[in-house]
This record gives sequence, structure tokens and C-alpha cells, in this order.
Amino acid sequence: MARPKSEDKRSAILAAATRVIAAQGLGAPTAAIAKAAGVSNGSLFTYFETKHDLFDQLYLELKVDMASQALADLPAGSPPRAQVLHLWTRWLAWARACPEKRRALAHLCVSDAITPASRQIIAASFAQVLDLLEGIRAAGPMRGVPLPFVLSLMNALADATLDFALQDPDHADAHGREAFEAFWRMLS
Amino acid sequence: MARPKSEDKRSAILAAATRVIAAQGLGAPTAAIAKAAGVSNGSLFTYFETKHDLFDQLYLELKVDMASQALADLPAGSPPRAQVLHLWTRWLAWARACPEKRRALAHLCVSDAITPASRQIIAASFAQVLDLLEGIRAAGPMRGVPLPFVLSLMNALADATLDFALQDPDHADAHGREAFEAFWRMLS
Amino acid sequence: MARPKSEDKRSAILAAATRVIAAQGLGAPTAAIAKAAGVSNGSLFTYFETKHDLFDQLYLELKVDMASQALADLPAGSPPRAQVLHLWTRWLAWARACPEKRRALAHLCVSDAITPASRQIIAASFAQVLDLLEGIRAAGPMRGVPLPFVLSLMNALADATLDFALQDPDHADAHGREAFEAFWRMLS
Amino acid sequence: MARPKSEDKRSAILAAATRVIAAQGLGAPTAAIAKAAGVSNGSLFTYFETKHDLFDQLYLELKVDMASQALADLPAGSPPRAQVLHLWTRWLAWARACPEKRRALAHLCVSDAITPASRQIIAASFAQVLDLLEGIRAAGPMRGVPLPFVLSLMNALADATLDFALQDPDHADAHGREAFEAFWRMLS
DNA sequence: TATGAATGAGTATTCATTCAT
DNA sequence: AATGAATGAATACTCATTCAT
Repeated sequence: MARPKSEDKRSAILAAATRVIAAQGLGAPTAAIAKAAGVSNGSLFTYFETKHDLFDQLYLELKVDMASQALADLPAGSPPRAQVLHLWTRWLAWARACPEKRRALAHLCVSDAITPASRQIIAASFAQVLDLLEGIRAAGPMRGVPLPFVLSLMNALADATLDFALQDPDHADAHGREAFEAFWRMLS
Repeated sequence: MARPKSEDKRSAILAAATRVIAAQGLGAPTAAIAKAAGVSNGSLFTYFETKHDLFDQLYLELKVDMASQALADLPAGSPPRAQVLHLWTRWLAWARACPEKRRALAHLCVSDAITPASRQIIAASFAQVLDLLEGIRAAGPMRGVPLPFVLSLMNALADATLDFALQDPDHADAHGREAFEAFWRMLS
Repeated sequence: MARPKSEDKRSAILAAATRVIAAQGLGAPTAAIAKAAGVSNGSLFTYFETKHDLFDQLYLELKVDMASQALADLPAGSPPRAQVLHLWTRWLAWARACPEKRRALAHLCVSDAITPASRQIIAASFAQVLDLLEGIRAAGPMRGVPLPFVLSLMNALADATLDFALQDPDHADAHGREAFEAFWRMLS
Repeated sequence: MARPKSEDKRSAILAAATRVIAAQGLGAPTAAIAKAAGVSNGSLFTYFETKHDLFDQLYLELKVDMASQALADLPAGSPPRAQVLHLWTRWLAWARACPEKRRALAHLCVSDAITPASRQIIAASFAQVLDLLEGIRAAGPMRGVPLPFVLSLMNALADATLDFALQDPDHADAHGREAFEAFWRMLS
């Protein structure tokens, strides 16, 4: 095969898309993304069939990245509270470390480009979180509410926390801990 | 320039915009909105200088509408928990009664059309809520966290609840109550 | 109604399209046509929904124009030969008078933009020709062959004649007459 | 530069181009042709410098193919009418045997890719036909009209006949004979 | 003021052709 | 020579906004 498709270039496009979408939203021109990636207008389309396709794959990559960072080094043997705190802390750390990824993700979430297939893969990436929450929920006051609902409440709290943390970086850690305690009170 | 003649037409445009944005997102053509409002292409721009302006004013109107519905009949003399429950219930009821308003609002939230001026007016509309929460917070475990943060956590929980409630209307009330209890555990 | 759609502008676009297609073929950019019509890029699409639509309508207009010119002043009472000669002569005269229309038509004939509806309208425009040929055919050596076939042979001869006439204008009339005689020998 | 290695590949490309052009017209992407030929995108351009060049050579090949098929086994000693009938019949047979070649040719005819050089070579291929017609013409009613004109009239009739024959294959032979008789009436 | 035609910049995608491997 | 990735000019069509009526 001649010049194989370069994984580097694919990554460059995804990274550029993250930056550009974070800054300009989903309306960002593909040309702007290509330029930011140091790639020609047309090359973008040899790596991604469509703008929608690019968005879908970017969503997948960012979500998986987020999940893997949040779940890394999860102390499986520790008590649930410690595990959730670990998760919570890592999550916030990830978002603070790469705010553009989070911003891009926020835009992509409401895009209609996301494929059911991607959603499934992502759900799988978060299976561990579900397992963890399941044990806690079943033993606490939320034992009557569906697990996905609990997950989405957690998500909502974390997101709101992030918004605050990013605006007020000096107290980010404090806010993070307070929100975690609040969440824990809610859950157990 | 004085206010344009017909207040009806202005309202029609805003209502149409709500519907169209709910359905198509912020990318909806102004022409589509004008058509849905039964108004000509160009007339839209005699009522709103630009698309951004329309979005800004619509955001304002929807938020104010939401606030006024949620705060209506607030039992000022009742204990705080009853008041917050009232608020919570009304809020959910409003969203379930006019899901298009909520959907449109969700889109508008991430728009960059919203003016600081609008944000201020809205903040004022929610002053009562802040007052209410303030008393509760100061007396409970969240006494150390900034009030706006508490508000935004409440907001986040309510939003997540709504997403669930709208997808599963049969258990909407149950979810609503459970989420309220969770919130209350968090707060007090 | 505000500024009504101008019939002049529509005509200008069709005329420009005739010229541009004659020169560049069906691949001609819509922008080139708009420019040639002295109209903005976007205006073309307020008069014709689509490039295909423009082609379809242009085809219709040119064919009808051709038919009406060829059939004008047809001496209905004269003997058939005189009538066919009249037709033949007028046809050639039309094509020589506006060779761009003919060139454009030649391109459009092979386009897949032409609507069945247009083809029907055109067939109707040529009904007189069919009637005329029918009488002649039935009385001559071609009485056994389908009328549409006869028409298309006539068409083919006339077209080939035109190609010659346009390349060699000095003898155009002579060629036209010779071809007519040949056609007549064929038919009667 | 010497001829590129594989004559097979060149042929494959030409054959693929015939099929693809017949189906999609001259707008067909070179990539589609390459794929249909089982050859890479880039290889096409080692065999043909440009798309125009490919078209020119394909035109040449198809025309020569047509001529050679039509002229094969021409009964040189037979009376002119028999020879022309032979030609006529073979021609129609060729087109019916490989309608894609004919369709492609029809598209290529109106392309501006055809080189004067190609036209000359083709003219030479048809020299025999000219000779044959010349004798007949000079002795008949068309003695006054230029030979190339006669040829092109013949061409036009044959083409129109083919269109009919391809649409109505059951009567193709009958139409073919009728058209020949008509042509012969015209010519002699 | 209301209308809707006019405008032209903007956008995703295609494709002939080149070039690194 | 063969491959297919890289390139970037080209193109139909859209849409916010303006303006003639």
C-alpha cells in the first residue's frame, strides 16, 4: 500500500476539532478544523466521511478518554465511598486539565450526529461506574429509584460543579469536595 | 425608535421561535421562524434587529416565564421545605406542560447570543429563590458553600430530573418526588 | 406584495443560461449563468429551485420556441409537400437565426434533468407536425413504419443538415433544399 | 516515454470507461472508472495523461471498433446496394451487441475532449464507406451534394434507427430494414 | 409598516491530478 | 510501475440581512 492513512493525522484532526468546536461550537466550518489540524481541506474527508461522522467519532473518543481517566487506578478494594470520591476527583481533574475537551463534549452532547452505536460503546465504558453506584444505591435512601436516574443526577452535579470550578479555579478543589459531600449525602 | 406597532406579532414570533428552535435547534433559519409565525421574512427584522437579538429576547422571556410559573402562589408563610417543594413541583409542572419551551431553553443556554443584561434580569427574577435557599443553606451542611453554587446544583438536579420525567412520563411524579428528597438530603 | 418576481429577470436568466450552456455545456456553473444574467448568485435560486429545474424549464422554453417558430404561418390549405417544406425551411431558419438556442438544446437533450411533464408538453406542441406527417406517410412507401419513427428520422436529417449548414453558411440554403428533397424522396 | 507496461491494463481502463460513461455520462469521476477497471486511482493517470486524454483515446477506439465491425467481410464485388446493406446491417448489429459502446460514444460525441488528430484518424477508417457512397451518389439524385453531407445524413438515419431499435428490440430488424430502404430511396 | 425579492458571503463535499511510499 | 493518500480549487445551494415597493 502507498502512503498509509496516518494515525497521526487522524489524531491531529480530532485534536483540532476539539479546539475549534470548543471555541466556535458545532457550526465551526470543516475548513477551519482542517486548517487547525495542518491538513488540507479535502484530507479531512479521507479520514472522516462526513462532518457528522467526525463529530460522532470525536464524541466517542472524548467520552472514552474521560471514562478511562476517571476510572484509572480505581481502588477496587476500598470502601465504596473512597471509590466514588476517587472517581469524582479524577473526573474533575480531567476536565480541569483539558477544559477544551469538556467544552467540545458539551457541544457534541446536543448534536444529532451521535450514533446509537457510539452511545452503546460509551455506556459500556461506564459499566464500572454503574456497578459501583448500584451497590451504594441499593443500600441507601435511593434504593427505589432507577439506577440510570442516579447516574444522571451524579452527572448533573458533577457538570455543575465543573462549571463553577472552571470559573473560580482558586476554589476548585474546595467546591469539588463540597459537591462530593453533597452528592454523598444524597445517595447514602 | 419606539416599540413597533403590534405586540401580538412580536409574541407570535417568539412563540414560533420557541417551537421551531425546539424542533430544529439554533440552526433554524429565521425564514422558518417567520413562516411559523405567519409573518413575512422581513418583518421578523423589524421586531428583532438580528437573529442573536431574537435569541436573547426569547431566552429572557422563557426564563422569566419559567420563574414566574415556578414562583406563583409561593406559600410565603409555610416552612422552608414546603416552599421549596412547591417551587420544585411547579417547575417540573411548567416544563411538562410546555416541553417546547424547555427544549428551546436548553438550546438557547449554550448559545452565545445571550447578553449579560439578560442574565442580570433573570438573576433578579430568581431573587426570591435565592432568598429562600439562603435561609436553608445557612442552617445546614452546605453553610460553607457559595449560594450561587447551591442554586446551580439545584438547577442541575431539576434539569436532570426533567430529562428523565419527559422520557418516562408515567413515573414523572414519582421521579420528581424522589429527586426532591434527594435534593433536600443534600441541602439540609 | 412587495417587489414582485420580475418576469424580465426570469427571462434574463433563461437567456443567459442559453448562452452559457451553448458555450460551456451542462457543466456550466450556476454562478456563471447568474453573472451572465446580471443577477446575483442567490437570485437564480429564487427563480429556479434547482439547477435541474432551470434546465428543465429552459428545455421546455427552447423547444416550444422552436416549435412555434417552425409552425408559424403554416399554410394549412396547401398540399402536404408545401406544408412540410414550409416547416423544414422555418426550422432551419430558426436554428440559423439563433444557433445558441440550438446548441443549448443539443446539450439539454441528453440531460437527465428533463421532466416527463415537460416532454409531454413538448409532444403536444408537435402534434400538428405529427398530423401532417401522418397523412403523407400513410400514402407512401413508409406506410408500414410507426409514425414516431418517421418523425425521429425527419428530426435526424434536419439536425444533420443544420450541422452542415452552420459550418458552411454560404451554402446553407442549398443544403437545406437538397436535404428536404432527400427527405421527401424517403417519405413519399 | 515508452508505452507503459501493461497493454491489458490500458484495455481494462478503456473498457471500464465505456461502461461507466454509458451509465453515468461524462461527469463520471475518474476514480469510478479506475475502480471499475480494478486499477488504482493513480494508475489511470500513468496510462492516460488527463481525463480529456482518456476520453479522446476512448472515442478513437470505439469509433475504430465500430468501423472495423461494420466494414468486416464487405462483399467488395457485389452490387453497391448489397454492400451498403451489408454495412448498414453490420452497423446495427454492432450497436445492438454492445449498447454500452454506443451509449458511451453518444456521450463522447458532444465532449470537447476530442482531438482533431482523432477525427482525422477516424475519417480515414471510414474511407471505404466514402468510396462506396461516392459511386452511388454520383449516379443518383444527390449527385449535387457534397459527399461528407451524404455520409452525415446516413449517419443520422442510422443513429435514429438505433435509438428506435434499442427501445423496441422485438422489431429491431424490421425497423432496420425499413430505415435502410428509406435511405436507399433517398440516395438513389 | 409589511412584504418578499435581492444579495453575496459562507459551507460541506467532490474530484482531477500529484506525489510519497 | 503501482498504489492510494494529499491537495485545493471548484460548485450548488443556504440564509441573515437589506431594500424596493
